[in-house]
Amino acid sequence: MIDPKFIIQNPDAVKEAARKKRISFDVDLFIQLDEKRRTLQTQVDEIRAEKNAANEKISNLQGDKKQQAISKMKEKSDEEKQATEELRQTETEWKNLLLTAPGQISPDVPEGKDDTENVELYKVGELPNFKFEPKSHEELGKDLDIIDIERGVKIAGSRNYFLKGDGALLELAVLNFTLHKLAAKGFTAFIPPLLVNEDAMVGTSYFPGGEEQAYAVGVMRPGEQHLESDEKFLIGTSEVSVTSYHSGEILEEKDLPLLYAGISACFRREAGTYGKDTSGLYRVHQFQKVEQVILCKNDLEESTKMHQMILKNAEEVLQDLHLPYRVVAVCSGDMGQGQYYKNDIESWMPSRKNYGETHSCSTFLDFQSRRLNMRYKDKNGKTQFVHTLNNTCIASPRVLIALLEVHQNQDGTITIPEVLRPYMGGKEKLSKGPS
RNA sequence: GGAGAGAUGGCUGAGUGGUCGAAAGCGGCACCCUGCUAAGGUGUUAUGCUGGUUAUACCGGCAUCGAGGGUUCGAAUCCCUCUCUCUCCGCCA
Repeated sequence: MIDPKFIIQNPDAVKEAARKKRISFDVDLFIQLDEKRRTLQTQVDEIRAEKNAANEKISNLQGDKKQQAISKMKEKSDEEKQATEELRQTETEWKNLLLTAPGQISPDVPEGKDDTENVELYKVGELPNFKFEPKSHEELGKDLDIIDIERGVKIAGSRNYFLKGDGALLELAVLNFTLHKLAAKGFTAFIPPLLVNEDAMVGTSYFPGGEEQAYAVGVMRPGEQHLESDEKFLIGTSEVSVTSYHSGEILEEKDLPLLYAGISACFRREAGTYGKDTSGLYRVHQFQKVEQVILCKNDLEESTKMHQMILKNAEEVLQDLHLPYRVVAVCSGDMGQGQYYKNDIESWMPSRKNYGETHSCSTFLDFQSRRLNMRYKDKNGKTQFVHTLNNTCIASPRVLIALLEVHQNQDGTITIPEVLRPYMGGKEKLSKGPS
């Protein structure tokens, strides 16, 4: 969330951010609520101050005088109860509204309505020029018996799949290679909880708003027809767990920036995407991802530097894998509520005859850290909210689409990029037969 | 799953209805003293909201002793619910 004072002091900037991001947020209503909240708070405080003063006297009184004073205070107490109730309601309303306020938006963000208006910044790598009719990853996966979508659907429903044999090994190779690369760059690797509580979802700003994209976990009681909620949620990205790692803590400036790399399975309901990307591994309910998470000091210059750094890390991985890609500036309408600036990396996917999103790099400023109450003591001893950033470093199986399709050969084999071979037992090619 | 114990400031740990935002110790910070210096002394040391004011200085009010409710004129202290931690038993990759 943003600083409530910022909304009061810069209503126009907030209105502008909401307009650009196509988020509905009633600034005027918020200001009204804030005034109401403060007035009520003052009232309650005054009543309490009166009571506190009187109570101090009561403890020294005796007999009748004491009884008189006590009965008088009874009335005050009722008065306080009423005022407190009203304050509580207003505060809840205020808080709920505040959670929906848009974060600040960088002046560098292109304005646009959705992902069709993202702006390409640059391209890297040469597109493959096949001398034969290239196959899609689905065909390749089937022919090589390394991807089994049919059986995935049979046992888990649509958008599910098995990776099998070399397919399974290849995914682990890609993840392993990436995680080791980040570790070598000073990142701390994390295997985080996949199930988190609601606070982590709200803290990273997936809730409120993203509830229907997350799987809620429940328990089935014997004899019951329905799940009973256990109030845990499956993460859609390790960003949720890893960014929340230091929630509620006060860090030291000398320890910043913290460079974290989470590796985890990710779960997404993909509600509202019926009919979109229905075939293959592009849009699935479960995938694995190595995610970079940065906590740095509250300084725009610093977080801009970090943004560039984690963007480059992801680009390096794609270059190592010899995959052509492009980097786009995500437009305002395609940005999340809390994101200040965002780049996507899109990898070339021959079967789509287009680039497809494989990475997403976001700077949040203090939007998440305010929700997570995650701060640090700066040089002057003042507590500040950290800045948070995150970027995909690799996400599979989506990246396998590019990997299999780009590196396929006429004979139906796949050339494994050199950097992955150590993680594949030295194998240079994927071909038919047992792995 | 069964039985029990517990949750207090950066840490350890007192505190069972009013003078407790909270003893004491440790740690941190500031200053002072001292030729036996990994010592001694003094002071200081939580956070949030809010008002005086436009301000990270100052002064005041309010809140916060795991969270949320309740009893009471008054709650760290009594009651209820929840969360978490620990011990024992059971189960278990």
